[in-house]
Amino acid sequence: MMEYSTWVNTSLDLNLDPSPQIIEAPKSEKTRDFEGLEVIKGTTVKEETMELALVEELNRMRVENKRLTDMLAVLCEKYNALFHHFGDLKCKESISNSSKKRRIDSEDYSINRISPSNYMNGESSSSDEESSRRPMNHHGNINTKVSNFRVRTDPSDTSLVVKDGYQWRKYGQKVTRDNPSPRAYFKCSYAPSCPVKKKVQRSVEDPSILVATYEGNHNHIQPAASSATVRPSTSSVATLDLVQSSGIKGNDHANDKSPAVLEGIDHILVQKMASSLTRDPNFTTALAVAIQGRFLNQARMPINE
DNA sequence: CGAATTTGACCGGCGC
DNA sequence: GCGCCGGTCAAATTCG
Repeated sequence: MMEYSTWVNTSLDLNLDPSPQIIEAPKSEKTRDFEGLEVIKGTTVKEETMELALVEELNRMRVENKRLTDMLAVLCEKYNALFHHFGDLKCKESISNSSKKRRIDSEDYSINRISPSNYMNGESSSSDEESSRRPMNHHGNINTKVSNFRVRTDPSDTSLVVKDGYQWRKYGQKVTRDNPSPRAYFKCSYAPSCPVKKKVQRSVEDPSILVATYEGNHNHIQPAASSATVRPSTSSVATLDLVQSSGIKGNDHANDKSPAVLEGIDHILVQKMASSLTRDPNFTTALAVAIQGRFLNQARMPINE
């Protein structure tokens, strides 16, 4: 996977500091001066000079803005191309590897979406291959989206709680055949209006990793983060570690930073950072000060549109 | 006392 | 048809 930084210079120089530039007043200005008005004339020339400098600065920023917009468009284009290419490769791989497995197994992590983002935002971003793996729900529909993500926790912790911003009600626990650690079954606490379910089980290969499998899309907004976990006093907090997919059943994708994986990482990062930052009063204060500073700066600049 | 969790029983799909 | 297995239900239990 190509590093973004190798083909896009992300060091933005927006030149937002409107430090005054020293520009010599045009000589012709003096020819229009009236005698005996030196102070007033001086002020007028200074204002016009300032205005010219600001217009020039504005034009420069417009050009810079356009350049960055174009760069972003190219970036998105290349990202989409890679994403589709990855989807095609996965599709071909799944066809060639199609086994005689009797039914879709939700623990087949060959498409290891490590992010719950796709069900969190309710948007479908799945590939055709992923949808082909989608198990039928109890109504026989295949609209249920399945996605996985992994978190690193203390191996001695048996609570099987994964903090993801939603409230869950545990309705069952089973020991499965292929894994000595039990699998916990959760329903969204908004059920039955919200059909989302999740299964949480420790990885066979790495007991420090919890694997959460989500089915369905939430049809409601994410509850407040402070109440994200039922019974916080008895549950341990799973720390999001952005563990790379290592392939539970022999597929080694440890270094496979596919677009889908990157997308998942982005979503997790953004959501985690946003929620933690917005809850931090220091951040709120700092943000307010920064915005205030920008407003004050802009108030000193003439509006030139 | 209400809400959440636990856990054994039950159900349905699938392979033999 | 039988047994295995994963998933779900619901009564009992636990917790705040």
